[in-house]
Amino acid sequence: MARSPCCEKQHTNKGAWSKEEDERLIKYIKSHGEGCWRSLPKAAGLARCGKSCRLRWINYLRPDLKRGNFTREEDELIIRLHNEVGNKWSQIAQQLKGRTDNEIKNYWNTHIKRKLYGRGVDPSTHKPLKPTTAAAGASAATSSTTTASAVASPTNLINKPALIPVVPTSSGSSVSHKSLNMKSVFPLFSFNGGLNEKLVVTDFGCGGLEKKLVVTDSGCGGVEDSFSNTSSGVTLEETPYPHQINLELSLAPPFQQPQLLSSQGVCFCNQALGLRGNQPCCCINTRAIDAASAPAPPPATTATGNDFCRFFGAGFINF
DNA sequence: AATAACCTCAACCGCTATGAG
DNA sequence: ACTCATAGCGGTTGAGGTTAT
Repeated sequence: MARSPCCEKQHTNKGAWSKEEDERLIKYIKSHGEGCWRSLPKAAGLARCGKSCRLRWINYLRPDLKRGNFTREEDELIIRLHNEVGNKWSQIAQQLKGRTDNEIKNYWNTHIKRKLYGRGVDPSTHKPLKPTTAAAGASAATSSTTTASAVASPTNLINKPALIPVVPTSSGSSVSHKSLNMKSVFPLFSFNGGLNEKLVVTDFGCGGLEKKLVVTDSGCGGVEDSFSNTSSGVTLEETPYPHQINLELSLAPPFQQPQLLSSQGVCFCNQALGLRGNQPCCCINTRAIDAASAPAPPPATTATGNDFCRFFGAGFINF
């Protein structure tokens, strides 16, 4: 005897659920409870397959579902559990009250993977990414310019350094700007706030101070940055940053007088890039800056992780 | 303003596990 | 021991929203 289909495929709706369908399903389950998904659609007066009803209830309509963004604690728990059990989303979901396996799976694929790449960790193995050669990083400075959108994929960033051009928009002025989306510019970074904030990258046009920002990823998980001179100006090379740029934190502190971090630059932040408490962070200057106060181009020597802070703090990027 | 490109996540599909008969 | 219905899981898709050009 041939097996009958799990549900009546004919005369069933597919796709997004309507408000009315949701209400019918909620009303039915509230009065009859969960279970027997096969017979539920007919009993509830829904033109849906039982499987679809179950999924809708479990992933969306259940009253005990937690809504809103994942917390930092949840992030870390998911990463730890994934390290232990792998893609067993239902097992992971059992440890996170109010979260569904589907939700965690989606969140993993869209956010946490990126976060782990940013830490220099392979999300599937939870081991450090294989380092690429220094030569690859060096070639970044001379490779052709690409658009910011080209760096959206962590894989792209690792395999192919991307250049983010600063396009002058104010002709005749010594200062030019370009708005960039944070995530487009720094796809490997995790942003705890201000995801939709625009960055204004400023080219002061004062002797090749800043022509483009080079973001490379050598996959070694280090914190070392370096500035280097190119024929077109100064570039900032960034090896994979284990840091998160925490806008919520970075915008909070009162900015102090410019602080000399080294002979190479100036920082307006009251705290250097690195750890704030136990959390890696980067201070981002919210002050406007005029061309006159822009620092001189740094020499082409290896600098510290604070360069990144200086890069922001020096006013290249303002909100 | 129009269009393309990109991102997110709800929903689907196909498979496996489980348990009743 | 076997068959079959059902529940549940994980991978994938695509609609709709957002951002970039």
